[in-house]
Amino acid sequence: MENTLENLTIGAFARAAGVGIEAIRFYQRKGLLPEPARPRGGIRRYGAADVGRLQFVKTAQRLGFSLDEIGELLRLEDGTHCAEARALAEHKLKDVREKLADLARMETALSGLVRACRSRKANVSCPLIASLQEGKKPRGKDDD
Amino acid sequence: MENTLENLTIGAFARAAGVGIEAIRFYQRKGLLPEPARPRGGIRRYGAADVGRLQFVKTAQRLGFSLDEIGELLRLEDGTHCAEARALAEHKLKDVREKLADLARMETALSGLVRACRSRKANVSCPLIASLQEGKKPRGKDDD
DNA sequence: CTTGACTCCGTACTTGGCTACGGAGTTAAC
DNA sequence: GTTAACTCCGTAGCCAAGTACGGAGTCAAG
Ligand SMILES: [Zn+2]
Ligand SMILES: [Zn+2]
Ligand SMILES: [Zn+2]
Ligand SMILES: [Zn+2]
Repeated sequence: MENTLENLTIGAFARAAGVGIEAIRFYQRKGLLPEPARPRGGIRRYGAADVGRLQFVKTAQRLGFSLDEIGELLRLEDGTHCAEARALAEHKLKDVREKLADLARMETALSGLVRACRSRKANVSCPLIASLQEGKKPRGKDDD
Repeated sequence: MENTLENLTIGAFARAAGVGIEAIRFYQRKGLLPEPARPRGGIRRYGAADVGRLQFVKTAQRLGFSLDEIGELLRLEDGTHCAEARALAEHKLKDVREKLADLARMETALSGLVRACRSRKANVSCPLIASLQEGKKPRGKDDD
């Protein structure tokens, strides 16, 4: 049987989407992808609609949504729930900005340590290690 | 027996450092904290040196180092291995900057989607959902 | 000398997102 | 009509950084 875009086996489907077969089965168990009916005892086939849905999942994942959150997004797939979708995205955006701020603080602290270490002149002890020993606290917690 | 700063039980030690008792035992198993000898069959005691070492661990953790990496840092604790310590920190700094760039891309994409969604005028369908359905790809991989 | 808080220790469980395994059954090609 | 590749399915394992549990031992106070 040929593998047209409307008649994919799970392997071809996985390759088409750039994920592993096991990942697809995992998404099915999670309810993110439908489990297509199996014609006469045998093997499931996938079509362009499935590819689209999987792309939805992967794109949302790249934006930082968890699989559970993607499940929520998928329930809004008909596009008639603008407010709910936006609320999810705004919440996620807030999370992303918090992580961004945390990482920016780490970047500042780390680059400071590296600079200090690099410019150590006659110092006996590595200033990087020394400052870890002093145990100073960067700020920032997730209140989520 | 009183709990002075040189005679802490594990519970007082944990509270002093703001971590859980189980976390301390976990760090001991990982080799990040020494397991103090137990006087006459009984209970371990911790002192200021242990508090310092635990602060080292926690500070490094806030900077993004994993527990394994912190183990490496601790082996350089005498401060005489500047180059090694700096290499670790520079590598971590690179990781942090990569994550930062990833998150910045997510921030851009997400805030764009939210803005589009918010400014939807007579559109039938939510542009946020619609653009997930189209499945566009943000860039960025960890080559580490 | 009993009570109650604390400690010790090994083991198992958690979360998230998969990946691996193994023994079926099915399909396609030759 | 055999063979090779593929699929199905449940279950188990992986990673990090802990958390939870439970029975036994220890300690200090009353
Ligand atoms: Zn959140
Ligand atoms: Zn140094
Ligand atoms: Zn790295
Ligand atoms: Zn919308």
